[in-house]
Amino acid sequence: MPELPEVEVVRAGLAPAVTGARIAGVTVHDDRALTRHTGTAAEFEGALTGRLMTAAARRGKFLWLPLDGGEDALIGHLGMSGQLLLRAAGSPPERHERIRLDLQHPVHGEVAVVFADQRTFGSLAIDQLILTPDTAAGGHGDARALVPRQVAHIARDPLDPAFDERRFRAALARSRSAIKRVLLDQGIVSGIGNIYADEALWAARIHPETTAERVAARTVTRLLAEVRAVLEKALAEGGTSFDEQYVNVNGEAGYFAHSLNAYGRTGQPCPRCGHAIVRVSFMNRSSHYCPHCQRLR
DNA sequence: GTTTGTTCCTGCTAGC
DNA sequence: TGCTAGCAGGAACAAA
Repeated sequence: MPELPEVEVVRAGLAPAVTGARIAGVTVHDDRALTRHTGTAAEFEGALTGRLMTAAARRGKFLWLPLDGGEDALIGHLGMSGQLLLRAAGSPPERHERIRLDLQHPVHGEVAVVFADQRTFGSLAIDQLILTPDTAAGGHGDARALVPRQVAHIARDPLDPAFDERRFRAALARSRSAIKRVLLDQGIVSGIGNIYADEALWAARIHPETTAERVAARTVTRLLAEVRAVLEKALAEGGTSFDEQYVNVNGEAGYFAHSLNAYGRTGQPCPRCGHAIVRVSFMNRSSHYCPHCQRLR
């Protein structure tokens, strides 16, 4: 499940291969990979062919590759199972391959970027770049104050130097939703998914169903610190891989799954107090927490 | 305006 | 062995 660390690993892997590369050809195998694109697959292929990519940028879980001219970008979201893989030119089709870009790079020569996606929740699109309201860089990987229109409503992530902590605190203070739901709301803070929400709440000793407005200011400080710590540690370990659903651009898995304290550890002892981690249904998904050290007050 | 629930999708696994 | 139900979950949208 690609969250911020996994998407950042992919962005960093793509950057050297796509920056300065020209798109020699585009093949759309499955239209469902274009759900965020306005236009047909043929129009998508035609609009990209011949264009030069100038960077690889990311905000939260959204990626984008700005195109020459500075007015638009190829944007991507990996959804649950999307992969962006770097392959040799002419390599055989990947399992669940949806879109292939054939690139001509001035240093690396001919390479292919393959978008593969088992569950088809991910997609690519061409989107217009617009100015950021705060004039800071639109995302990590491109210093310009530009962001794709479809990404403009996404809040900055907690590792972004321009992350607006006051806005985050204000959103919590006026929300009667569960704190976990707020952490998963990409319009309030981006990059956090189910895994890292559970891990950060465990580390901060906060019950996932605690009403956001009832979380004390000093506890929010602790939570933000734990969110950043868990994201940075996962990033350092190459992200979290449970199966083949998340890999970097070379198809390699990350190691953070070995460092999880709560997520996916139902029935196993809490590393802090030894009580069994429980799993409850939450928002059509699962929450994992320690009922002893994450109490609902 | 805010909050909560539904939908999209495929592959794996447990249970019968 | 084969079938079915349940599960995984990001984000947009619908409904309350």
